[in-house]
Amino acid sequence: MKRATYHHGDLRAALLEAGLTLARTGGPQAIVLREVTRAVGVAPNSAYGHFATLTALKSAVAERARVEMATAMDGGIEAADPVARLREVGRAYVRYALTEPGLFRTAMGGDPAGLREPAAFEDDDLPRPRRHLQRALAGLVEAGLLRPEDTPRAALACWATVHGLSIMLLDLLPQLTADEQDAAVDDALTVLIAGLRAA
Amino acid sequence: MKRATYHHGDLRAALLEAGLTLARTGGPQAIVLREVTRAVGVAPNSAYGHFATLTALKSAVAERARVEMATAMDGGIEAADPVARLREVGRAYVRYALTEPGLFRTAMGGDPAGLREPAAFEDDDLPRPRRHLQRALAGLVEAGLLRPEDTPRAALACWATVHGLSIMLLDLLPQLTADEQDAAVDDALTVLIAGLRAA
DNA sequence: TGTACATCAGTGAACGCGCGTTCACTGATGTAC
DNA sequence: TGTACATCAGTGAACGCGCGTTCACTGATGTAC
Repeated sequence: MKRATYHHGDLRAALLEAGLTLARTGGPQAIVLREVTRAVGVAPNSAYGHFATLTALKSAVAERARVEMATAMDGGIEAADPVARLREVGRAYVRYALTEPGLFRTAMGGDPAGLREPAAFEDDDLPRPRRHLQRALAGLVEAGLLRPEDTPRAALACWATVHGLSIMLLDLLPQLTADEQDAAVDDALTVLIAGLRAA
Repeated sequence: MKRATYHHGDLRAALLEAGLTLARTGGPQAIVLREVTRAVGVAPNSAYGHFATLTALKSAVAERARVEMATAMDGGIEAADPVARLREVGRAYVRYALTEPGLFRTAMGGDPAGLREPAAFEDDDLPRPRRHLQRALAGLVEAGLLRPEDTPRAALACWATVHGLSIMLLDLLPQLTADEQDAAVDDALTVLIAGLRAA
């Protein structure tokens, strides 16, 4: 890829985009400085004008992936009933993981530094997967189905379930058909919801 | 590390052991051929007498890690009551993940090839984490608390919960104290068990 | 309107690194007679 | 009991690779007068 102009225009954005594309296919490890710059058609070291280090670029890409995931999840969340809604949020989480495994791993794969930083300004405008969960649980509280003080506990149980499901279906049970995957997700969510209501 | 004899004695075992030690500290990615052979005090290429490729060595180490995990879990499983027992299995799973994150990731981290192969001779004598779960669920069935045909579904829900908990506590919530971790595990297991009984 | 010049954005070449793997080899072992 | 020799187990050196990062640089841009 060759540019016409010496100056790129918006190299920072282009690097992020290229990083996201690589991550989509190959997960976070596919975000390789030389490959990113190659994709953009720019010298390897030119990235240093915009990111102090490869790690910084990776974190930025991960952040983008998180936003993309949250946005993609929006599509599957429509129910008015709070219980159905929670179910939809769970399904949307796992569906994204299975549909975009590379980006899912980039967004949610162990990068505590990258995940903790944005948590500092959590009341941000940016959509995040976690927020969908919070809102769904708030719905349960409103409907009198969950005690407010149980919300953090419930959030953790929900998150563990859907995250565990995602990782398992991706890593440990890749031979499952789409139908089997759906059934597994539904079963696990049924158990989860029954458990939340009982507790 | 220098040897006295030209022949090592049991290089294969030594390589596995060294790989396990590296994995214990640094996870599966720490299993690096040159580092493994260095640790044993042997030329890098000598590993090829025992393993066709680095990947083969890694798989073998992962298998060892799985056995170690299952063995370590034994220690925490004592209850006679089937429900309490299931809870203990879950706790033991997460406890191992938190105690030996490197080996946990090696044992259970996405290496489907390495995980599926031993599944071929599943009725093996070797202990496996999965087997603890199967036995606990069999206990529930025996006690009339779980329908036999629901066992596979329940297994998946359980596994997703504990695996998700483990990954989350390791990767996404590393700032939690030990007490908070314990509470999170207990809460999630309470929801899980309540859900299983309700369904 | 034109020109000097500071600033900005990307370049080219090189660095040192550690990796997995292959090759032809050599030292040690054990078996056959 | 001694010796020849096939086999086994590990060696030494090199391969080509791609990586992240640093250095001194140059081409393009925009601002001041």
